[in-house]
Amino acid sequence: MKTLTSGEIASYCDVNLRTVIRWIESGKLKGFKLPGRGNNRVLVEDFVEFLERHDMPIPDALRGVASPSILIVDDEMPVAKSIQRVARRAGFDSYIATGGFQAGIMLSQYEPKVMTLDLSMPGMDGYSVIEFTRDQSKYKDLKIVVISALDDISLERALEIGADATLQKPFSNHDLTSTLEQFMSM
Amino acid sequence: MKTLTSGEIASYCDVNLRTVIRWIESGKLKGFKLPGRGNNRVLVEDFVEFLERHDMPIPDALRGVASPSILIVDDEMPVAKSIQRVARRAGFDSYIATGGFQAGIMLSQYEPKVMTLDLSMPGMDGYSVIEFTRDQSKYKDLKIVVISALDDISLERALEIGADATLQKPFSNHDLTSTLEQFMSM
DNA sequence: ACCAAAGCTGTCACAAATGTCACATTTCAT
DNA sequence: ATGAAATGTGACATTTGTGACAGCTTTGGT
Repeated sequence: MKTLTSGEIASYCDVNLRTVIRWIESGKLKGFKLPGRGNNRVLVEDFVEFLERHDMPIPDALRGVASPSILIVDDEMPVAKSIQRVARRAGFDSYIATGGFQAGIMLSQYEPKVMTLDLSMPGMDGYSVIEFTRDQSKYKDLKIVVISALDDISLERALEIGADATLQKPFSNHDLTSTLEQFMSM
Repeated sequence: MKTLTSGEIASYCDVNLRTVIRWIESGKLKGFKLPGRGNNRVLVEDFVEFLERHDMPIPDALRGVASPSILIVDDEMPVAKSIQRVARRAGFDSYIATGGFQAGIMLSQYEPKVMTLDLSMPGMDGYSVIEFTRDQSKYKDLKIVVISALDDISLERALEIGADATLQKPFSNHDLTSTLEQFMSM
């Protein structure tokens, strides 16, 4: 629920404050007014949408959270730790969830940029996790990297229902690193 | 009768605390003062009404507080539905999660007041769900109602690690209703 | 090409709202 | 109880909204 003032938007767009106010007044840019004298506030997401709609450049500061992170979902802690090591070496912050419930809460709480997912966790259906996540527009930008010991067919299916990449166990550190780097820089 | 402090409102509105106090002083936002030095408190419903009156966005977290809901966690949809029926008849909104991952996301997203939890879901350890939730101060006010076909010892253990009530399957609608009413009114 | 109207943006000054800071006091969690 | 975190307050610094006006580009007609 971060918001921007008209002045901040003015400096982002390198435009006069007066102009920003006119954009808001005319409905081109969605915003709302504070009770006082009607000072304007604009939700960051509305502003980003506005920029995209007009093919305007989007400042890095607004792109995502300060330090985009990775959520590692794997029931085997040693495996999770090893993934985390690779991630850290590539310069990324990460969190580990060893169960579905934890994963859900952490996903919602930390809003990571990438989630690595073990398909074959006991009692937890990785496919339904992918499907459920893809159904929620809130996570449309989340990249899902499936890491699994299952066969190619299973990995193929994961891709079909919404995963963004797959890695077969055992994975090479190099492959994991390049996959993470690719998605984290998007 | 949940209330908010001036600081909480300030962060919700992304505005300075000083400003919130001025809103309250000027009567734009209805509130009351504590006996001590006059620290301000605002009823959630008054705040929501204030936000609506000024066409300001309403944070998701407050919707849950404004109209408290129940999260039903059970992998068997028929059972979940029957719990939902009882809840609705008692006048409560509810959501159903059939897996741990969904449960985590929904808990974080809807911030329900009560969560009913099936202990014996395949592959999902109900105990660890309770423990993990209790570890997070964010959910300290969440009431956990364990509903399970397991024996008394298991239910006892659930209480020990943080559940607020237990119901043995099959449960009577009357017991469930009174349990829900008790927690939802707190 | 030329001109004028229309539309958008920038400038200015002032009043009003909001933010900042330091510090005493109160709440809150343990 | 006790220390940490949040809150209220006053004075003061900044930012913001507004209206009027000017400059610039686009548009359309001749």
